[in-house]
Amino acid sequence: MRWGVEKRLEFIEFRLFWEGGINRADIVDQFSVSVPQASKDLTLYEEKAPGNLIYDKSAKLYKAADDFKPVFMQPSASTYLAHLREANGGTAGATDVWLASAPEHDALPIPHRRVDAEVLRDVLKAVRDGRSIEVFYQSMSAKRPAPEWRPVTPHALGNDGLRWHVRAFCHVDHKFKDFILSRCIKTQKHGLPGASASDDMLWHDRFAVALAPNPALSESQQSIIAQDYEMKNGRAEVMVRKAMLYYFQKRLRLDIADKLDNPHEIPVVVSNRAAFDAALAEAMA
Amino acid sequence: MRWGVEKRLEFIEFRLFWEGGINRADIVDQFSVSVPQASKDLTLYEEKAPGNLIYDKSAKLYKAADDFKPVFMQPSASTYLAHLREANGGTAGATDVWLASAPEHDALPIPHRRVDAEVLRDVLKAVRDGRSIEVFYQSMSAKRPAPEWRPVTPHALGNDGLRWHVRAFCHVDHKFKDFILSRCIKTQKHGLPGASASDDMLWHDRFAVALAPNPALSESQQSIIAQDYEMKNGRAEVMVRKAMLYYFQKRLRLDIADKLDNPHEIPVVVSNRAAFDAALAEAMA
DNA sequence: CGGATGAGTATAGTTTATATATCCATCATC
DNA sequence: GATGATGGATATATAAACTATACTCATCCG
Repeated sequence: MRWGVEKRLEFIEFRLFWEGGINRADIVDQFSVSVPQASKDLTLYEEKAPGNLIYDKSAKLYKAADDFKPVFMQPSASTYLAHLREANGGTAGATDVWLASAPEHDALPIPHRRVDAEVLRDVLKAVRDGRSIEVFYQSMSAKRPAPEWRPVTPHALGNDGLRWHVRAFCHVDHKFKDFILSRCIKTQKHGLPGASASDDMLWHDRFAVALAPNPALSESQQSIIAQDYEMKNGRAEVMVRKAMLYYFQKRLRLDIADKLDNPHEIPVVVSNRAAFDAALAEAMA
Repeated sequence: MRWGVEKRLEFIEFRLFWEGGINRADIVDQFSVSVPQASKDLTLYEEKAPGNLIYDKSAKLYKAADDFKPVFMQPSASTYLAHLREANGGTAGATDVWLASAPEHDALPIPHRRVDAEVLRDVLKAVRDGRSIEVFYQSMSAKRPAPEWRPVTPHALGNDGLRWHVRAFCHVDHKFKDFILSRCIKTQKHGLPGASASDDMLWHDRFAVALAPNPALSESQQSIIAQDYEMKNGRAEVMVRKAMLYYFQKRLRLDIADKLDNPHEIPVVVSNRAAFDAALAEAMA
């Protein structure tokens, strides 16, 4: 079966499962095929997945049968939610949006400056080639009030939950640091690398963060949390790169959970706090 | 031009722009076409986008020309980064991954329980049909230590940055609330709605959060932040649903920025704090 | 009871793709 | 400097996919 046909069958199945129905017009709109072709696709789908399709003459819609069994995709909530985000304008163009009757939805607005495509492309090239690149970077440190050209040797990208950064060896400070992508204004001149990716120990080393239910919660609540995080003996371990530990703490509000937040808002706390703090201190040095 | 052909040309362009090169094998692998067809596609691409393609005989690779001008896609960093996330196993299956030589990368691990696809499907059905549904929900409140069946009338989905929830009218508490999707264990029985979507004022009303650079930052840093957020007169406005205000505050650490964090980690603060707190109090009532 | 809508199907013709084969250039290796 | 491996271009014949057009049928709405 050709790739395009397979995609259309997958689309039919997606719509059946998530939106409860599909008709020819949907296929025509999504793939720009002719109306008879859409008919054929539906017939073909019925052949390949017998019994999944029921035509509701009154609603003029093909509906999923009660014993619907997907064969062209694995239904996954996160896939659907990714489409939803896409429909919301989240990433614009990574996927074709397959939703017709999307529910009303909203994601938290995260204000920030765009990442420049040309900049990202040049940085990626430097990573691929194992070379250095000069970045016109707007630092937040007090020492560097204006953007400056900095030679760096990038080797990886990281996402802290709010934004993407490049992990790179800084030729000025002679160590590996994170550079927020949206603060990279422009790039120039590739050159010789200042360090090898394998030298970035904080990136490669991971620390096992032990999470436990917040002890400020009631007994029963703690057991719920333990289920939620699939804990064993009241503990869950999450491996986090040392270079990411700081963000991990901030994002999950692990640093202030016990002090400021209402306990039921902070489900988990770090149970190996001493080791965690030591690892964090090492990463921040 | 047929949909499949168009997609392949788009793919060629994507690879040219983001990965610097492409060859026939890439097309064959991605779309399961024959080798001659891949040749034809490249010829066709050269026809449609003259001058973009340069064959490097030594590298055995088609490369992007220096004056490469995309015609089948708009290069966008967020699109690339979305593919990267996908490659990382983030959303599994929403998009075809188009990356071959992805850089090393990592996102912050967010531990949580999966959302059940069947549950989400049933909830979506209730939203579409404007009906209620019973959810076996594991609350975190001390009053409800065990999961309980609750009739709710859902009307929208929300994402707080860490997880998705359903916005729904709770038939037990007689008000609109957020139900974390991963805490919905199972569903049953659709029924009559308890309220209309339009009654959910906190969802529909938005509050204009005024953001200003953190005053603890130096003059020059503040002006950088102002650029970053595209502020006018040192202020940026972000419209946030009242039902989302609480998450907004937590996620951006606006509540503790001035107290606990190093100022250079918290770029912005709320400048209409009194109104913000009032709106928040209203939303939490 | 029309009329509109959406589905199914048949025909003929076009486009797209396959399989197979042949040829060519580059490069690494001996 | 011959050899083989790799990747690309092209030709031919055939098959599959798809379009355009046309006609039929069923259901629902006013």
